[in-house]
Amino acid sequence: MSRGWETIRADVLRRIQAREWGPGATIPTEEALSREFGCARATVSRALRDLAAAGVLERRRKAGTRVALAPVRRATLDIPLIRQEVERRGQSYSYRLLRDAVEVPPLPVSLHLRLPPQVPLRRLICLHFAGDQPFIHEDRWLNPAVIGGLRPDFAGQSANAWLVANVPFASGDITFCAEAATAADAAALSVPVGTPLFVVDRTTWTAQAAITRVRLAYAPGYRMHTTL
Amino acid sequence: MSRGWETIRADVLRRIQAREWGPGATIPTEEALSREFGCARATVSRALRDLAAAGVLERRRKAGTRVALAPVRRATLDIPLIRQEVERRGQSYSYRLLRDAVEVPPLPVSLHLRLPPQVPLRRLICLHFAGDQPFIHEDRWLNPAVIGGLRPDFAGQSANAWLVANVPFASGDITFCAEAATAADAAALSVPVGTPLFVVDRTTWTAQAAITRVRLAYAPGYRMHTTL
DNA sequence: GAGTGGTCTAGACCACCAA
DNA sequence: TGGTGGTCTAGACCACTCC
Repeated sequence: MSRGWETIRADVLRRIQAREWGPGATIPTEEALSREFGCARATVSRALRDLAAAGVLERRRKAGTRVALAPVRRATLDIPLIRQEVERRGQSYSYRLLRDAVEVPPLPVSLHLRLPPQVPLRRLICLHFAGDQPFIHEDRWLNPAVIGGLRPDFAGQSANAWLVANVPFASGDITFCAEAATAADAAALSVPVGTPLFVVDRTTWTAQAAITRVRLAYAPGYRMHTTL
Repeated sequence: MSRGWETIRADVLRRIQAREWGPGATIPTEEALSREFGCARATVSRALRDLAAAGVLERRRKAGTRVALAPVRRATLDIPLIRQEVERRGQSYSYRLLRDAVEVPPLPVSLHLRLPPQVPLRRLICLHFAGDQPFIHEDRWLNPAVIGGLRPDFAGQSANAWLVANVPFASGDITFCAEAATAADAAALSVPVGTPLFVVDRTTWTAQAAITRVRLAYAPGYRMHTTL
């Protein structure tokens, strides 16, 4: 009846869903539950910690454990390398570098990277293919400081592949949105200007410095999927 | 020097990023690490479990713990109720039901819900407002079986709000994509037909039966954001 | 078969914070 | 300031799976 912390998690969740413990209600302490379930407190703690991580419970010392008022669903997104994403679909991956230059980025890019304006960055524009079809149009701003004296071959591998293998990042953010294809998107992806595209904007930093900001425009039909 | 499992996690991560343990390499066993760190094995286990959940490590009994070859980034998405999402922006939320009917859904909808074709479902179309601006155009197929004998007031509250409070779900999936505004989207959101819209498709099931499938078309400019 | 991670126990101390 | 969750320990048994 009490084999494993997952059983306890399931039972607590069942009581919450059965309104035995309503939204906002304080549930029994770990010690009380451990007595009820006939197990060690650590086992109850493990179960409740997991439910708290899932957003079902809110825990505070002294205040106790409460059923979350706002049931926020939490989904986890896997963000693989583009090569892996393509190959997982059974298609062959290839890559073409369209542009490699040093430019002063637009002000919003500098600000978001937390860099002073007018500081020139390396700009890499490239195209990822799934089979012979263009898959993603990538427009990247890269802080030359993170490359240092190295001379990565961005014609042979994507900047992202080189970065994950060589520059550990500490933090980052992502936004997802729908945008109309720009002229550059349209030319690269062979679609009419204005076509709705799924766009990902990703920015990453090391503990000290900005690394890169990249905009990925996916070819029409792309769907990002996950489970709840 | 060794206060807490988070310190151990940080140190292991540092060694991985420093290539002390390269991609694919097997790292020492929990027991060896616990001796090295001068702590209990459970403490090491906690740290390594966390890194495995983050996708940095891959763990298998007997085989040991390896540094992940494919560094998949894992991001967590919070999926709040629409009302909360609007109010968090400091805008007032309101809601209008546009259509409430019983119809036979298109075949793909039946299939995805794992229901037999031709089974009629309740169709609810509504509009969510942020302030006085249309925010989301919602098109929902709802399995009448989950409502049972209840008579929820879908004119006064959204179907999602009622479902979250009354029908615990067991599993679900979500897809995100960019779509051109349909005629219905365009009329509801006051945008031209063909405007790129961020679209979320969500389907949920109880342990036994399909609950609902919903398509949410966000007004232009919406950006879904998270941190890494 | 044997080595590894997964889990549980019984107890302990500590950090936090509402009362 | 006392109660609660957060963590750690030392040991144990088990489940899985590679060899």
